[in-house]
Amino acid sequence: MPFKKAVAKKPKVEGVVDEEEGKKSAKGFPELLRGFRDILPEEQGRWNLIRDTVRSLAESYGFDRIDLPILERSELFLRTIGKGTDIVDKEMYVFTDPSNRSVALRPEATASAARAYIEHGMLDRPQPVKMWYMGPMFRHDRPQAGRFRQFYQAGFEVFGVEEPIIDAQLILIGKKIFEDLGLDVQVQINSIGTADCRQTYLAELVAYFRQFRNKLSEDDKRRLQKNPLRLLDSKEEGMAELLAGAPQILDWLDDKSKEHFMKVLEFLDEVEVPYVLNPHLVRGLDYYSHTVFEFVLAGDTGEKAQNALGGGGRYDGLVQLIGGRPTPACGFALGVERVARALADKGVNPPQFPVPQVFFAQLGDAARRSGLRLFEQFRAAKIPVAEAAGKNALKAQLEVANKMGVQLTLILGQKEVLDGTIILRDMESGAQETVDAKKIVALVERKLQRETAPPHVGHSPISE
RNA sequence: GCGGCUAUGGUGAAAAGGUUAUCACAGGGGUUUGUGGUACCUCUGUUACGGGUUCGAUUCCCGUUAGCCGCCCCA
Repeated sequence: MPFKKAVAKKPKVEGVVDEEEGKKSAKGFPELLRGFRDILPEEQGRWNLIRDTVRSLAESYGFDRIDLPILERSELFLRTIGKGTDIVDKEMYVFTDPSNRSVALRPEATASAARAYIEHGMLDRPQPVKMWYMGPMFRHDRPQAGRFRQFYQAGFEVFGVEEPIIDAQLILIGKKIFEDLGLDVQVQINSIGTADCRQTYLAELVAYFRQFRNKLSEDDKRRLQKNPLRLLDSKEEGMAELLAGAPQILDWLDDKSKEHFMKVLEFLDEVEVPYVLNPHLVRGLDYYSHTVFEFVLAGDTGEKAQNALGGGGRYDGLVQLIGGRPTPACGFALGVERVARALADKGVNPPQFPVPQVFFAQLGDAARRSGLRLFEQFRAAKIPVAEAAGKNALKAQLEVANKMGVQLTLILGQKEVLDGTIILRDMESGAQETVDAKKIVALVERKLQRETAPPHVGHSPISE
């Protein structure tokens, strides 16, 4: 009974309710879990756009797709993300599986990518190894707009290159993705150096804030104890002044780190990616070193929550941390829901697939049968055709056609099947003509082109 | 995890401590047999869930759940 242990560990209310009411929620049926959501058909157009954009850029920059498991040993994340972090300490879905192993739903994928890199001996492949992924992540955080317990990330990781050019190229790719999506993002960048110089800096920072201890809020006092780096992006009252006088991490970087960072910035200048130096930018995962960056949605509400659409950085120590040979690496990830929301706010709402301009209406079984064949012909010609299977009355079918806003409707009845003809109706004018069924595909093709072609008369790649 | 706001049909809204809870839109079915964009009829809610106050609550109170906002944190 391995499950008993897990249940006993978490005597949460949900568990009790589940047992008593047979997994029913307040509504009387097993509804969505909090913080989880369905990505509905009407959102899929935007998601497709994001998926396609990410994929196409990944491919053009030579990244290979990798799919990583959703469940990993808890150990992987404890070691990499860090025990002191919120992600690990309070947001991870950890449980004991039926084989009595401690497993976790992945809160992010970089650790898995590094694990895969080691496990499949990718260090013996030509370096760098460049991979991208897209999939769900899980964090038991408090849900809010743009923040979910299951959310999707699209990520890019590069292993095996120390050169700062990779940092810059990754930032460039991220920037391009947003550009292609028509989103205006600001690149914020900082360097947190190596673990060593960070240590020295942290001591300095703590010493500085200790003098003002009585001025700090409870939250900030806690940060001072637990995670002093976080003081840098504290939004507490009065912190702005204190921060202005605080030591800056850039001044404490060793020469090598400094040089690395300068080069990243130079490369960014070279490819004309504007950036904002944000000395207060720190990231919540332990494994970062040197360059850290975020893509922040530009626009009116600069301080609005959840406006970071993506982020990443260098993690030279990660591979070694989980037991591989020391391997430099760098990467970033995008929050797909946040990107989708930004697109929605802009009114970007593409259809999930090309909207059919042709509707097929049939009357009777014979028509239905030959309609099946006709449908295939149109599919082969790559002309999407809509229909209303299940509606019998022509009137009802035309109603549907009208609602869909198609240009043309094909009407096939008993009589037409016998004659080998079909009626072609122009929905705008209502004009109808009876034509040879054999020529219908070509005819429709021509009619549709006349409606949509004019803009590009020049050299079409299809014209040959 | 902490604090605050909210919760009415698929969607957006309206209403009042008291008989059948309005309206618009969307959707399903129909107005008899082969023609749409304008009509008509009809259906779709135990007013989130549970409890309390009351003669009576959907309206007041409490709890739960969920969403949103702020914090924590992050994508």
